[in-house]
Amino acid sequence: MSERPTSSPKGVVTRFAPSPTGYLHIGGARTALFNWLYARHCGGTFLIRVEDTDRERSTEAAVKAIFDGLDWLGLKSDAEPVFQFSRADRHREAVQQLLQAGRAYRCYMTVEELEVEREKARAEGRAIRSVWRDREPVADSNEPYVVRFKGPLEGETVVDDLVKGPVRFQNRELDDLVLLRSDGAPTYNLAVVVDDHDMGVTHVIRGDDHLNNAARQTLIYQALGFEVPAFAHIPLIHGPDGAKLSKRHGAQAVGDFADMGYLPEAMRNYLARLGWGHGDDEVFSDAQAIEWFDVADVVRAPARLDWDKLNFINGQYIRAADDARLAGLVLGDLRRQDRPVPTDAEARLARTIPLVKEGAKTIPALADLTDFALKARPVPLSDKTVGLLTEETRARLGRLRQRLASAGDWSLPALEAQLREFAEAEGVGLGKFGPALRGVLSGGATAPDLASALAALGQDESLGRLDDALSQAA
RNA sequence: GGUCCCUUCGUCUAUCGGUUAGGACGUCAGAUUUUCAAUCUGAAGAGAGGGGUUCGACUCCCCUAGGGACUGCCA
Repeated sequence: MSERPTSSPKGVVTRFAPSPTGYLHIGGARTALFNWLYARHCGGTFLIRVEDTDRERSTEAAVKAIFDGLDWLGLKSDAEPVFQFSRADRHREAVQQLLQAGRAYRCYMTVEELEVEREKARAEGRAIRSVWRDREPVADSNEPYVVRFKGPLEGETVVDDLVKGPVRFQNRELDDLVLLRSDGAPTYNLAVVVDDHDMGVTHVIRGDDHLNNAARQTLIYQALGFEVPAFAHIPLIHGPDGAKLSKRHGAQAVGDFADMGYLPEAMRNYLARLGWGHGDDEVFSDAQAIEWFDVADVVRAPARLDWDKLNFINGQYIRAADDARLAGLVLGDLRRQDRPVPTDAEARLARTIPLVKEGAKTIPALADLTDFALKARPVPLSDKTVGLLTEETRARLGRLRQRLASAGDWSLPALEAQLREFAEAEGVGLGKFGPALRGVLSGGATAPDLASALAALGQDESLGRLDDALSQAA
């Protein structure tokens, strides 16, 4: 019997709450994934809320980028996404409630006064306090003010975090958060609390950077008479060098990973393993991840992005992927790179991909492996190949061409047999004509083993390429 | 400065007081070989440091060091 308390309660509601100020960052994607996995694991609900209360920085483009990223990753919300800004009236209503209960106050400090107090508080190593906290509000002043939360000065607040364990904060260290800006707009710290409550969120799974906020938010929940949800603060993802992930690490937006040829299911698997593990399991299905995942098992320390491992995982998923789907992805990649695409590319890819996909870790790499098969005749020969085409070898390839021309069975095993028998008949090893044949068939591009290359090209194309090469002046 | 978090092979992780500290990626060596891969076999490689608690600590506690987050009328 397990000692560990199970944390898979029924009726779980999680949410991913990005602020639309940029693309969907890989760390955010993992946060979304963990929320999604946990909801699925518990048979609960996964929601999305766009935190767009900052009108200055929120953009339509970012909203789209985030939804595109989530769609690509396959993380669908179980309900219509909520846009936080649209709920501003409800947020203001909550502030009124707090004001009436004496749990919030109007602060008339100017930006300059605040700056002075901030300096002073920092120098004294204490939390910032507004002089208006205990003053009577100015009755009919036209001076601008913000509404601040009136937090307790004594006692402690414990955030019982599912990942970090109980984290204690002295209330006197917690400053009085601004709830309403001077223009009447609600702030994030107020809006999250109200929205998470109204949306019935039971588990707040978010980045580490919010752990400090969790204490202040807990106080707001209590002041509003709301039940405090369970918190799980997961560590951030760092770059390979341990520093915060940034542009110089190659990629940080999920769209970048899509463009670089990673498969969404591979990305889910890799991201799940970053900061979470289930014994020795490395490559697993979504169903298994859902069955095994528990936020309580998330690792406490930040993880670094490891391209080698991502590539390995992606390679595993590429070999498991449907060939037609891969063909489509390769085609898309070739077009994106403006590489020539023959009209019958689909047919060629269909023959080639199953023979070469085990060697590819990304879609562009797969495109490189299929490149030889997409070349147009006459395929230009490399200097190296021309050098290999001695009188003797040309004659030998001519005899091979004869043999292949009469082959009725162009299947891989048949071709393997043909090559073997031909070498025997010639009384030489493959090394005597293999490299030249390879050069003729591939035009210098990387290609799989010779039998596979022939199979991928098909009989007509193979014979054609041989003819092209043999008819060239020596 | 203050508050809070973190610390097992290069990297991701397993271990929930008793293990030769396991696995994966990567690395190295060998095998295979008609190119590049892939594949197979093997090897090297870790508990930040110091104190406790305990018969026994990677595991619990404390200190130090090193990372990180927050300290906004951003989220």
